[in-house]
Amino acid sequence: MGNKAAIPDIVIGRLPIYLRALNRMIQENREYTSSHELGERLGISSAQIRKDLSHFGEFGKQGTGYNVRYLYEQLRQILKVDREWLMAVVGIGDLGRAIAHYRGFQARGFRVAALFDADPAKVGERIGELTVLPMSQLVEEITRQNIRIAMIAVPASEAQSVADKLVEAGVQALLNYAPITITVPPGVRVQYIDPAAHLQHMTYYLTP
Amino acid sequence: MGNKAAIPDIVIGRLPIYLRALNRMIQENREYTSSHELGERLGISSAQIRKDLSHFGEFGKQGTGYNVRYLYEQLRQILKVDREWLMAVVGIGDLGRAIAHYRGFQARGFRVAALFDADPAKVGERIGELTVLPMSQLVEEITRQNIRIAMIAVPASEAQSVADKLVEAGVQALLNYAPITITVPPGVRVQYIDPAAHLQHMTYYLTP
DNA sequence: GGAGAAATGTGAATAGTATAACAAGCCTAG
DNA sequence: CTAGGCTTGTTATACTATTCACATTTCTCC
Repeated sequence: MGNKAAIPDIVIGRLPIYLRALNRMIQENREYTSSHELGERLGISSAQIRKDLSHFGEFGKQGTGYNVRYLYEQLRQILKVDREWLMAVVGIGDLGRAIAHYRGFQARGFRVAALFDADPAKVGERIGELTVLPMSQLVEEITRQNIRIAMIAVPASEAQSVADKLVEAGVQALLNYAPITITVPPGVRVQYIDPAAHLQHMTYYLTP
Repeated sequence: MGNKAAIPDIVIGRLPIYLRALNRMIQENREYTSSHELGERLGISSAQIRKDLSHFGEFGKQGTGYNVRYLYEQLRQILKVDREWLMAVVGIGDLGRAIAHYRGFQARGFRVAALFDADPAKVGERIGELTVLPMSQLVEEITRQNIRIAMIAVPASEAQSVADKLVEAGVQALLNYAPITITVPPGVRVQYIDPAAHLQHMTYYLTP
C-alpha cells in the first residue's frame, strides 16, 4: 500500500479514466457510486477497479460504495493534478494552435504557458494570452517559468531534435504528437498521440 | 499462423508502430533491417518484435534480417491500409479543423471525406475540398459514400449521441477525441485520444 | 432490532504477455 | 569450399495482469 515503485504503470494509466468518469458523475450530482457502476460505464470489470484502487488505500465503504467527490479528490492527489502544471507547446501549425486554444486542460490540472515555433513568420503571433516565441528562446523561457511538461506538435523530422532541446531545458514529461518514436534520457517520460496509428489498429478488424 | 481470432489485440496495436518505423527507414533508403535495430529505435525488445511478426508469417531471413520495403508492404496488407479508407469528422471546432487540414492521413491509408457540425453558423463553411454539412445529413452522406470510420471531435456532452448517430449510419470504427468513454454495440470499435489523460499519467511520476 | 441486500478489499486461481535461449539457416571473407 | 558471425522463428520459462470468489462490513426496511 502506497509503495509507489510497486504500482504497475498500467494501473496508473487507468486512473485518469476513472477521474474522467468521476468528474462526469460530479456534474450529474451523483453522491455515491460503486465499482460495479463505474465499471459498467467504462467497460472495465468491477474487480479490476477495486483492485486498482486498493493499491493506494481504502476509499470505499462496504454496502455503500464510493463517495464520488472524495474518490475524485483522492485520485487527483495521487496523480498530482490537484494543482496546475505549466506546459510548453512546440510547433504552432494547425495542431499546435488547436492545442493552444483548447479549453479543456484547465479543469484537469494543466495550463499552456509558452508557445514556440521555428518559423520566423509565426514568431510574434499572439494566441490567446500568449505570444509565439522563437526556438532560440526555448531554454531560457522554459527555465524562467520552470515548465516541466511539453507537447511536441512539429513534423516527424523535427521531433527528435525538439525533444532533445526540451530535455536540455529541463522538461521531464513529453507528449509527442509527431508520428515517430523519440529517444530520451532516463527519468524523462514520453507519451504518444498518433491518430493514424489508432486508425490502423481499427482497420485490422474491419472487413474489406 | 494467420488464425486471426487468435492474435492478441495488443500485438495488433504495435503493428502501426512498426509500420511507422519502417516508413521512416524507407525514407532513409535503408534496404534491410533487423529485429534488433527496430527494437532499438522503438524501445521494444527484439524478441517481442520477432514474436509479434511470427503471428502473421515468416518475413525475415536468417543472417540478413528483414527487407524493409517488403515487411512494410506486408504489414500494410495485414492492417488493411494498402488502400484508402474514407473518414467522417464530426465537430468542426479548432480540433476538427486541425484534423480536416492534417496532411498526414493520406500516406497512411486514410482520407477525410465528410465534415459535420451541429452549429448552423459552421454549416456551409468550406475547408479544403469539403463543405461542412449539417447533422441532419449525416446518415445520408455517410451511407452515400460508404464511410466506415469516423472521428468524434465534439464536446464530451455530445459525444455519446453523436456516436449513436454514426453507428446508426453504419460506421464501424470510431476515434473519439472527447474525454468520455462511449458505449457502442458489439462489432463497432472505439479508440480514444485524450491528451489530458496522457498528461495525468505522466504527472504521477513527476516529483512535486 | 434483525434479516436481507449490497458492496468492499483481497488472497487464490487463471489468463495473458514478455523475455530468454537456442537450433537452424544465411551470408561474407578468405 | 568452409569457418565464423549474424539473425530468424520458436519453444520454454518467467513475469504481469485480470478475474474469481468470499469473508466482512454497511445500510435499509419492516
